[in-house]
Amino acid sequence: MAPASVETEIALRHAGLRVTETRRGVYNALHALPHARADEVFARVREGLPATSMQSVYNALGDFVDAGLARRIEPAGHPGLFELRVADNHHHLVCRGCGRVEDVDCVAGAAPCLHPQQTHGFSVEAAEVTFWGMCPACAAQSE
Amino acid sequence: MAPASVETEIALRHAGLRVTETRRGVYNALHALPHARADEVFARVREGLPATSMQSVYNALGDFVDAGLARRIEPAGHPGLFELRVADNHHHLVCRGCGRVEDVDCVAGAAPCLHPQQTHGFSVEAAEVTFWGMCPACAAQSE
DNA sequence: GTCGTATTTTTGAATAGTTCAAAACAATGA
DNA sequence: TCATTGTTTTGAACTATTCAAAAATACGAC
Repeated sequence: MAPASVETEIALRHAGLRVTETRRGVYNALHALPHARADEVFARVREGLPATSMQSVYNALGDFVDAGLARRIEPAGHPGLFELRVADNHHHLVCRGCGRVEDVDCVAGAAPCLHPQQTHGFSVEAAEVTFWGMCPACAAQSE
Repeated sequence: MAPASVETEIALRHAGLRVTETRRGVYNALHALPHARADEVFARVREGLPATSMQSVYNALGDFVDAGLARRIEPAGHPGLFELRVADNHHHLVCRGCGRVEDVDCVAGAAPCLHPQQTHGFSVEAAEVTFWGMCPACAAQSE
């Protein structure tokens, strides 16, 4: 269900962002579409706010990411996807056929959940895991 | 050291590819630059073959990937990188500062080396792990 | 409530990285 | 050496995203 208007407002303010119609719309779109591309968010926002520009959606999404309200993921070969689930360290399962993305819980919970065999002198902050496979629909189709 | 001309030729033929100057050049460039962008490969190839076009480099890189001779990786926020190390399942460590990429051995060796907590009905083929951190040079600079 | 300021949105253009398509050219097997 | 098929060149197109300036708006102070 869509978050109550008040909740959206609180979330935005808490992140230090001004509350605008565009941002409300983008936040609610992300709530409804948990791994959405910018253009999908745009389409969704326009249902309620037909005057909104693509640029504003990019602005809002960028602001959300900067404020820690949203996360941007970018599976190889796909445009960026945005998600509101930022509180925990989780991973993603991506379909090679259609690009469908699902969340996968992390066993460890906190980053970095895995540690590299070699560090090459780097300080390692996070381990991003992307599982690649075939979703049921694409598997059925490729028989 | 650069592979002997014969070795490059054998590798190409073995992958089912015709041997051309461009492909030799691209193969040798990848050998010298283990995680190179297309434009870096292009620059390197042009040192020896000044008439080569960017498009040919993209063609060759794409052909290599299709033939299983090379792999394309795409760390979020960076253009695609190409590597010849395809025989084993290994991972990558990427610097958030400069984008420098290093290989990290996989403990398991074979894909998928990790198994997701939830599969959502997907058949999982591989687990791609990207470690994010700061390389020594960037860490020193941000003090 | 009104006002002023800083922020946001709009508009329109620009960019990077990559792919498409057709014609000229070259590698390989016969 | 020739014919065929695959490769390279040329030039354009495309997608996802970012930049920049002007108009509009949210919010704190009064």
